[in-house]
Amino acid sequence: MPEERLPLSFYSAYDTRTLAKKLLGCELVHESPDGLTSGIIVETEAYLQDDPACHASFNRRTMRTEPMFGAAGTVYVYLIYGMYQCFNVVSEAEGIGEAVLIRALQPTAGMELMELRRQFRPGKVPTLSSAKIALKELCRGPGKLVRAMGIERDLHNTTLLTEGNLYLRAANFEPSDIVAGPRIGINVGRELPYRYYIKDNIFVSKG
DNA sequence: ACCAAGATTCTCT
DNA sequence: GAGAATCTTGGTG
Repeated sequence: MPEERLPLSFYSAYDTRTLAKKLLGCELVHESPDGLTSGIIVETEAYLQDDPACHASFNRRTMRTEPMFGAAGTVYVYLIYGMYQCFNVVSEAEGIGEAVLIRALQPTAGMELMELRRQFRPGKVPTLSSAKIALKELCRGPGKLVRAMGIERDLHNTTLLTEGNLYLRAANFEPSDIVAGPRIGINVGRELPYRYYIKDNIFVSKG
């Protein structure tokens, strides 16, 4: 399949919450030196500028959040709990600090490489019980998919739009049933229904 | 300078 | 289901 990288017009066509839904069904591709991995996005969360759970809310510009104010299609990667990282797609025009968190993928290529990356992370000794990771567990959660896809912090503040080796492909199907509900793992702003996922898809992290 | 909390995951019990 | 691992960020003194 040829590279059909989604252009800026896709990312800038929608507000953040609509984009979070439109990203469902799209394929995230990473062509790394170790090999190609890809997966269909099945779960996302929107983070808005008037949303207390958003790192960049209330126009708070810091070193970390600066990329969120960049152009749509910018990559925002951050460290969470000191040991995992989360991958976000920046949305909206420059100057507006909003983004979409990618929470789960349905793997489509490079599953062997995904499993290797998950098993042999730094500081972790593989045990017999962890020797095998089920297909549906490879990218089931924001920290897991970042590891499986080989997304590192050097991709922070890069773009999905041009010559990078990380990009999105358009969905080749229309997700039939999209569910909206409260976001996972947050306290402030938990009542906002900004989490979206494909109903009954077994690769979704919860629910 | 110190401290608490956080968009998580893994390992037991 | 509870607890740990681990470090950046932001608030307070």
